[in-house]
Amino acid sequence: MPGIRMTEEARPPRRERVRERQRREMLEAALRLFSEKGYHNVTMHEIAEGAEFAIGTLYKYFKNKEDLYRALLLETADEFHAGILKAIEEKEDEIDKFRNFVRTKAELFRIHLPLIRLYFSETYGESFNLKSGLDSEIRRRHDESLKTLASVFESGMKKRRFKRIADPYSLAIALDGITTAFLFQWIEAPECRPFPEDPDAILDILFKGLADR
Amino acid sequence: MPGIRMTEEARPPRRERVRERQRREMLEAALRLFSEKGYHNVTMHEIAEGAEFAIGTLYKYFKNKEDLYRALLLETADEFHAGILKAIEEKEDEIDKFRNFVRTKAELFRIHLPLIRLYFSETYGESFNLKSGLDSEIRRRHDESLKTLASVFESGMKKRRFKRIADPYSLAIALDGITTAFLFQWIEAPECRPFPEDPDAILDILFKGLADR
Amino acid sequence: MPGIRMTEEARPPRRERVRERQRREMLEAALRLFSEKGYHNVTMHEIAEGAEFAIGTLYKYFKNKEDLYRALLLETADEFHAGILKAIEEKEDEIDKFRNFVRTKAELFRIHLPLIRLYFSETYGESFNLKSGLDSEIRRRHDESLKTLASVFESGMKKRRFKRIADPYSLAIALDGITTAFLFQWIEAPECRPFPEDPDAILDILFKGLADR
Amino acid sequence: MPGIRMTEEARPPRRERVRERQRREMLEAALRLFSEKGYHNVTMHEIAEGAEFAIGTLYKYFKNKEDLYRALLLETADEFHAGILKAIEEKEDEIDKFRNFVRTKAELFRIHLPLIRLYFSETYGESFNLKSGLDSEIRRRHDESLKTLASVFESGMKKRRFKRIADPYSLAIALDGITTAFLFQWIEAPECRPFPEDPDAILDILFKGLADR
DNA sequence: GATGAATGAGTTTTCATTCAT
DNA sequence: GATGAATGAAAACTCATTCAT
Repeated sequence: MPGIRMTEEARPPRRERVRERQRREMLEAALRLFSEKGYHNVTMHEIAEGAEFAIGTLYKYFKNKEDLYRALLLETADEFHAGILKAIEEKEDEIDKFRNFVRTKAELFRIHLPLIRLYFSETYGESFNLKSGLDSEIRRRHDESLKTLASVFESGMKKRRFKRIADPYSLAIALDGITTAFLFQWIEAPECRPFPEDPDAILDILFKGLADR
Repeated sequence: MPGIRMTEEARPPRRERVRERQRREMLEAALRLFSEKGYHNVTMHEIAEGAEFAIGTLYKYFKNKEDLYRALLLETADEFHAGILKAIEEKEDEIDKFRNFVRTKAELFRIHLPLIRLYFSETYGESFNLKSGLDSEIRRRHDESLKTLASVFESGMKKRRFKRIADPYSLAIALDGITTAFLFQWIEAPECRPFPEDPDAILDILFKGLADR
Repeated sequence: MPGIRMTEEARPPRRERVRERQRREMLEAALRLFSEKGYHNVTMHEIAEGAEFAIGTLYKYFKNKEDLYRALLLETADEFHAGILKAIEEKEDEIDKFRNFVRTKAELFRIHLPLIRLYFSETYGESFNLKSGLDSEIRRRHDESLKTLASVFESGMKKRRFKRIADPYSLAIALDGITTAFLFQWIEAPECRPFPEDPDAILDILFKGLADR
Repeated sequence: MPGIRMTEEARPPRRERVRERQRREMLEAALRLFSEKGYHNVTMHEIAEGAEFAIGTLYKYFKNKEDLYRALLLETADEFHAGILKAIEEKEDEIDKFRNFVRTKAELFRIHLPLIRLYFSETYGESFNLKSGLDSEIRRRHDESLKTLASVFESGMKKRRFKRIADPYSLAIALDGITTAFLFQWIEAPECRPFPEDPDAILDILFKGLADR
């Protein structure tokens, strides 16, 4: 009877899909609550309730609160960094790569704003294990972006498009730092200034040079 | 009996001094513990013990744990910002002002590193009151520095020393952002790179311009 | 269709046999786990897993954890006591009955050691119901053995083989107590002393008398 | 001022006495509840409530439930064994030593009945640490009693008061085992038979010998 | 004014049991 | 009839805060 077989064969993928959906719902509820109230001020019960599951079900998916938090942060960090790397790589021209980096970083900031806030607020302290474990994972990703940016500076210098005013890695730090500074400015007072979508305004600061010769 | 009078008259100032010293000891113990273990992983008992006072005495000075944390952060933020403003103002020449800003910010970062870590790790979340209350206080100070920096850019532009490649406030954000980025880089891997004391390396990035005409 | 009928008629016995085998597997897994970790430290999930059944199936056989524990203990107690009674009854001579009692009790101790340990460790407490219910059942069996032993003393006394140094039931208690004491000694430090298989050594203590006339 | 001094000097002992009294009250409440319902069926909250303290206070005295249980058992075991040893040692004559041993053991059984029940019911399982740790401590005390008894048998044999029907340690096990068997008999059905205070009835079984020559 | 013992609300986590598939 | 995902009551333990001495 093919009907039965099909059902049986189809089962694992469906189970899998249900599991994945439920997991997402839990992570979403957790993120919502964490960003509202901070990691330590959210109870596992609240998360379960927020995701509309029983507390026991929550613990079936994440073996404890820390594990849930880790999953939340790392999975988003992955998405964030994949986006950054893709943005740099998908353009040919160096300037375009920078433009796309700034624009995409801004967009990813906007999308993941709650989690970015959470990261800057709660990473530290949470017992050394969590901190160093998590931080080093995330830092590794960040450093990878910086190195990718640095290689773009390097390649632009080789082609004589950019002056060698500093070593490429420092320039990567600078570009990343300026971008972050503007984005935080926006985060902290989003009503005061428009979301800085225009990468050229940011890039100009690096490219034009203040010195008036 | 004059003895008694003298004691009584002398009391307020001495009392005051003793109180102040004890308060400091408590805040220092708290900072030490907070930066070791994170705000939520330190108990009021530990702080009291660390400062060598009874728990009740601690509560005589700070009405609760949050109040203690607030005091710790705000008082250090004050000191930090006073230092930044003084650094900018104590020089005449615009470039010297920037140089001094970078050098002093680096020095203050070094001195207050534990607390800066704490700020970036624990500020947020702590229930709305704390977050917004504290953050806005600290942001106000930060914004004051940015405006002071902006006024230096403005004055340099008026004197035609700097090109008007962007509005002064944006340049202030950029300078501050680059500096912070380098300092964080140092914080996160202090062994890899030397402490960036040389302001010129940082300023060059802003001043020289990458574009190769 | 006779095939179906046959199947249906054949079913009960086979069903029964399958059920019985599965039940045994569950009880065996439970005993293994209980003796390793203690009643309260074993979960129904572990038992189900150990017996390689789904948790739901386990509950088809035993209506709850207590019921499973009860079944385990009572069924073994039955086996134990049947063994003891048979050992006494299968010999003719009184002394042989005692010898066989001691030897068999030792053997049953060895075989059922895990469960005996479990009984002495977990019987009590388990809420009044379990305690009194279970204990009284087991005590009833124990008392039956004592009475059987007592009747052997009685018969030996009537035949003038034994002196009437105490009432038969007290002597039964004494014989049982000495045997148990030696067996526990062996349980608790099995490496120190050999397993006391020789009933005569034990019986001598009762029979020879210490008093040196 | 001697008044003040005295108060200050007197303080530690009083504090100490209060602590000790409170500790006792907690242990008593715990014993009461444990023997009513079994270790695992009593919550720390119930113990706290039973002792009329807040849960936090209970945890000031015992760092966790296991610690409380350990303290309860070990402290009573000490008292029990000190009593047994004293009973044997305080008499001169060997037979008197045995009489006093039986009588005192019975008395200590009566006094510590709840705890003895608890010991036989809950020792095992409770995670290996507890079991082996506790058990070995208690076994050590038990073995000391057995050795003391054995030395009395030995000395009686040397003086030709007792026949050498078995090695002294085995006789010690036998005497202890008979006594325990009678006491358990009484424990399990206290209404059926009187509390066996008469040591001679028990000793006769060992001394007179059943064999009818 | 200092002290620190006592408090108890609140948190994480476990696990026996049910019931839709 | 078997399955195992989901449930949620209940337990151990912590720690900010109070207040009698």
